[in-house]
Amino acid sequence: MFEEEALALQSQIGAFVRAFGLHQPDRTPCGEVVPVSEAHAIAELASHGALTQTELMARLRLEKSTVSRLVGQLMGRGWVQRGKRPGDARLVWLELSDDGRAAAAQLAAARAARFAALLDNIPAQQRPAVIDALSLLVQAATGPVAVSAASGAAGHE
Amino acid sequence: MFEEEALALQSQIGAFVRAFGLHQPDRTPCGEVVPVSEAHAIAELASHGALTQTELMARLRLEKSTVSRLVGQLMGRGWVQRGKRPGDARLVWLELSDDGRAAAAQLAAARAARFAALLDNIPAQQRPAVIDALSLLVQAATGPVAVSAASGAAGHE
DNA sequence: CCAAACGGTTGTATGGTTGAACCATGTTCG
DNA sequence: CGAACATGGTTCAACCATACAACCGTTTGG
Repeated sequence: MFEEEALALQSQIGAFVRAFGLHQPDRTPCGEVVPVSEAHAIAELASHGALTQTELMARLRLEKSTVSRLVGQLMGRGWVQRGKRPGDARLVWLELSDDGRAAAAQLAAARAARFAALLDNIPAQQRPAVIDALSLLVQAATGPVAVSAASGAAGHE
Repeated sequence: MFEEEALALQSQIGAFVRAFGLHQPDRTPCGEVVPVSEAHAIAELASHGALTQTELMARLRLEKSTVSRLVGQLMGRGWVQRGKRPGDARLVWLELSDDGRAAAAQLAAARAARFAALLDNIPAQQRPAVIDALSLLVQAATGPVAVSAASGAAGHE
């Protein structure tokens, strides 16, 4: 019934992903020296505050081993500190350092600039509609669909 | 002026990418055995017909070395044939095999199913608006912004 | 008290992307 | 015409991203 719409949507998103340069994991077009995953991670830590590694894992939708390594890299940059919480000795408590916070802010600014440039190419009248649409899409993806997809429903990327 | 909108948009897209599972290059949630890049490539070949490797490179926004290896993998699967065109002996002419066409069709169906599930989570009235918004976004990304970003304007992923 | 569950770490394998060096083929121009 | 240059591809080395499995220390529950 909605097959045509679905087809259109998938090709749109595919096109957007490629056009926007959502490949090249290491390369940062704006000259920022931060790999994509690390950027996601510190953005999450900056916006939410200190987190357990498992919580970060859930937020980034990654495996714990991946997160462990990722955090190691961030520590190497001096952006995050691994600590212990009194309650449970197993937990690793992640906290951004001042440098980490600064880096997160800088990245947020760079991203905002790029998205602002993107918005410049969209008629002003349409912008709120685009943002609303994105919101809907995110809600749809984070809702039941994400769960069923995670357990192996359909779709390949 | 649009900073708030830009901020909202960037976080929306980031959230969508993660929620939708646009990581894991190899893993295919629907059980399809096709890595993401290869899926993009055969989708492009299927939708556009035979292409030169350079043309495919432009469409996928990848480096020629990446495309070369990618095509090699597709050949290994027997999905694409490398040929020569009479005009210029340097060009590699790419054509999907029957198997490749079948694989592309199967992937398209799987993607359509997943996107249909996504659309199910969006009120029917909103769906056309969402698709239109995506269209605008893609146009904005494929236009001047993409160029300026590629030459180092802003944005980090 | 011991077994099962939980949170993390490390090892191994796969996949993706780039940039540089290189080769073969075309093109331009003195 | 032939030398310089441009173009399309390939190969190689380096790096990043992710998952799964095996393992260790801690906590919890019977």
